[in-house]
Amino acid sequence: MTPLERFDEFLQARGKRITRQRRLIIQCVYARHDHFDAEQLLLELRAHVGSIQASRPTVYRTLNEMVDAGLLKKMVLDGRAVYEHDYGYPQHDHLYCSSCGKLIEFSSNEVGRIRDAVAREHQFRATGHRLIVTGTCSVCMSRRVQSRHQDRV
Amino acid sequence: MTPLERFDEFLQARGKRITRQRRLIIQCVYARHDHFDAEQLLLELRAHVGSIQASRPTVYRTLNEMVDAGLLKKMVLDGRAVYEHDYGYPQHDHLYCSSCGKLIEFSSNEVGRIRDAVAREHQFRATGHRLIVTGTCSVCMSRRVQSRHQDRV
DNA sequence: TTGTCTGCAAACACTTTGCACTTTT
DNA sequence: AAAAGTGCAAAGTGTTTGCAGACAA
Repeated sequence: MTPLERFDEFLQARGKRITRQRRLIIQCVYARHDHFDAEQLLLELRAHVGSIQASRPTVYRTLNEMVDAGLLKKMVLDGRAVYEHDYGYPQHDHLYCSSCGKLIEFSSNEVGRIRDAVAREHQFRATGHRLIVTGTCSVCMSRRVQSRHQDRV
Repeated sequence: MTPLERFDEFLQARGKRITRQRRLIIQCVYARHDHFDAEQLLLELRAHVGSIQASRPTVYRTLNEMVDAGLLKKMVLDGRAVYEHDYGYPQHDHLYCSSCGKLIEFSSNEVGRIRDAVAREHQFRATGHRLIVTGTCSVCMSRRVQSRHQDRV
């Protein structure tokens, strides 16, 4: 089942309608495989040629629906929601560069093991987890070294 | 060094002043060892007998300072900032019950190992991490079973 | 006395919502 | 024709900020 098909099914199942706006949004979301926020998506929609557009509220509404439909995963970074593809995409976690905001994906099955072990220990029914390692990415590290160089000049 | 001493030092070092409000806030924060948000702290401050009070902006400002001073750790849950003691408190992660909002602490040195291994792999300089396992705590689980019981009646 | 701090009210960023109108079914 | 969706503007939330008066050093 493609993401679009899955979304259609999700909508149909709840008596929701397949509108031009929702189609445009899902198409735009799946045009690239990146992390993005509502504002970025809005900009990309506006860059799209074509007669249909989608307003900010519609974008927010549709993003929430896509999360509910299991198509997107949402995480909150620095006070704003960031989305990534979820459906059919393997479980993973993130390195977050607090200097440039870049998100680097990594997967470790150990994390899942720890999660389950800890949950069992606390009679806790785990439904998901989020591991974000913050720090500085290699690009920003070298940039920082360079500017330190320049400071001395 | 007690938290208070450390905060005093932090303030002095930056030419900041030790005001009644800051003293009141730090005292209130260290009265209990719990997770709390700005609004809860504000309520507790108001419950405090005494002539001095602190306004909402002052509470927010002071909480940020305490984070900078390394006394508090901040995390964001459901769109609001939640704080916990950090200074002199061992590294740990959390189980978060999405039903009642309870935070359960756990510590696993494996998480740190994974973090360092992944960081090395990506030439990433890790400064911290946050692992939150979401799900349902044991109390809410049994409550749920009970209400299912009642449904049948 | 000097400069920081406070409290107020207003601004803020992000997200959600009420409502009249449009569109899908 | 009925019901859901859209866009607009307005309202929400949690948090931050400009500024005049209060206070610590």
